[in-house]
Amino acid sequence: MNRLADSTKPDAAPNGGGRMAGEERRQQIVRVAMRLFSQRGFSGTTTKEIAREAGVSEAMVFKHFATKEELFNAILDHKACAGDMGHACAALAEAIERGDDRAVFEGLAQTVLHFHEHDTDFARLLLHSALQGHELFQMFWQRNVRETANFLRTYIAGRQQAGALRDVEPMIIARAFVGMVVYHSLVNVLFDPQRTLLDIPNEQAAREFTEILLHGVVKTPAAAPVKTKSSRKAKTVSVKRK
Amino acid sequence: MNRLADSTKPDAAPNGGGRMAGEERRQQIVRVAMRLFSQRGFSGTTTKEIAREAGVSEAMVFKHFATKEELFNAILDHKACAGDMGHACAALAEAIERGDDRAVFEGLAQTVLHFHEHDTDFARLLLHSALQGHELFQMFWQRNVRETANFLRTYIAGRQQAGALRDVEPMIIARAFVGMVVYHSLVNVLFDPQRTLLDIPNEQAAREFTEILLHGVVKTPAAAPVKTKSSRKAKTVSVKRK
DNA sequence: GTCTATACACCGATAGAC
DNA sequence: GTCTATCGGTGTATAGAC
Repeated sequence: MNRLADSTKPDAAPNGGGRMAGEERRQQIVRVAMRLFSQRGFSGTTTKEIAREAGVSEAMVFKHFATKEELFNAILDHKACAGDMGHACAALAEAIERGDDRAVFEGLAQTVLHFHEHDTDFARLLLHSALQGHELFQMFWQRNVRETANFLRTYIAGRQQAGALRDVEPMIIARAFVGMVVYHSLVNVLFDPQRTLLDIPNEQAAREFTEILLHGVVKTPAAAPVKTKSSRKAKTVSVKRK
Repeated sequence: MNRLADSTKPDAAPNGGGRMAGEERRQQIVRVAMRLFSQRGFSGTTTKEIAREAGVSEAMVFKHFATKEELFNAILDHKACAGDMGHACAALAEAIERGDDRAVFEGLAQTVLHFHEHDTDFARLLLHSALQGHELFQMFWQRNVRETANFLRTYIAGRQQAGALRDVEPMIIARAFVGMVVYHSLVNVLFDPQRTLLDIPNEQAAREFTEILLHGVVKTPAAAPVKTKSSRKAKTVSVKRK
């Protein structure tokens, strides 16, 4: 499935063989195509545009990719593997072990927000493919979103049995939290990129969303002092509002 | 802006004049076009398809709408006005007056979820237009989402001054809640229509999300009994999980 | 390996008959 | 009002020269 050997490095240097110009050119076409597809959609982008922006003739595009669809698949295929959530959850292992709910949720939010912020093109492309019912979106859903949701459900269920969390269907809690985070990204990269409503750094967003999920917004004097470790005071938030 | 008189009735009967066939035909074209656009996108849909599905010749489409773009605009134009959030907030006036936070948030969630569930095509169309940066999405954003967000901010700020809610930036609270609701709809209509992860009725979703927003998920024995009026017990949730 | 030139189909839009 | 026929333009994909 993963045709490109090193999907993490953006511009791989010629490591072994000599005919690297072809592969390099191929990757450049993929990059350009991803940008254009993410902006105008699949049907809205012409192979002519892709060729021109990549600085090659249109025939070159069809040398590397037999059809336009194959080019599209190469992009999703390439990125779907790179964006794996597995190692992200692994990075949270220590917090999970401690049962530090705040660190777990906040860390997860950080990861997702960071991913969306630094790979806007791919996020938009995912939406496009979801809308057109592309099969490779299903793959991404199964492999990343579903996996993350199930991880969260398991973690939450464990914490409920430990008596730390209220007895609500774990999947609903997971969806509520993922919803806050994903919608926030959606607004930032798609709905309101100019931040006419609200502009807050990712770190603060992750912190506040976690706080809301864990303790809600109702002022209950008894609940406030229940902080796990570091006594965070999210009082004077730095928010730029227009 | 609102060219169609009665936007609520799906198939209006000839009420007064005699030349209703034209207007009726026009509305039918709009309906078909909306369905196809929402499924395949703007560039992905051909005028030929629209004509065929509507049971007319392609030329007829261009009689009613000079260009394909004009047809697209007519849809968004038509629906953007229909989906106004103003009256929805008005329906919550009584709950707002009482400061019944639970009723306010739950009612708002109900409205949004119901809207998305019964107008899936339009929801998808909105995403399409947002992705392609169509100017009429901006209109929808300004007129509906922004308005709703500002209403929520005002309400939350008022409740904070009344000492009922914690002192968090109101816009963040609003976004967190809208995020839960909108993401839930997004999953239902777009990401996972088969409900492979979670399938809960709108009423329950609205209730649980409100509960989470207000009280969080941490088990604090002191916070649990703080119920406003009706003592709801959301213990045995009916969730179908696969 | 890269380009120019082109085949072929389709799409949006129009003209004009009925 | 509705249709058939068709035009100009564009899109994907290919052939063949360099």
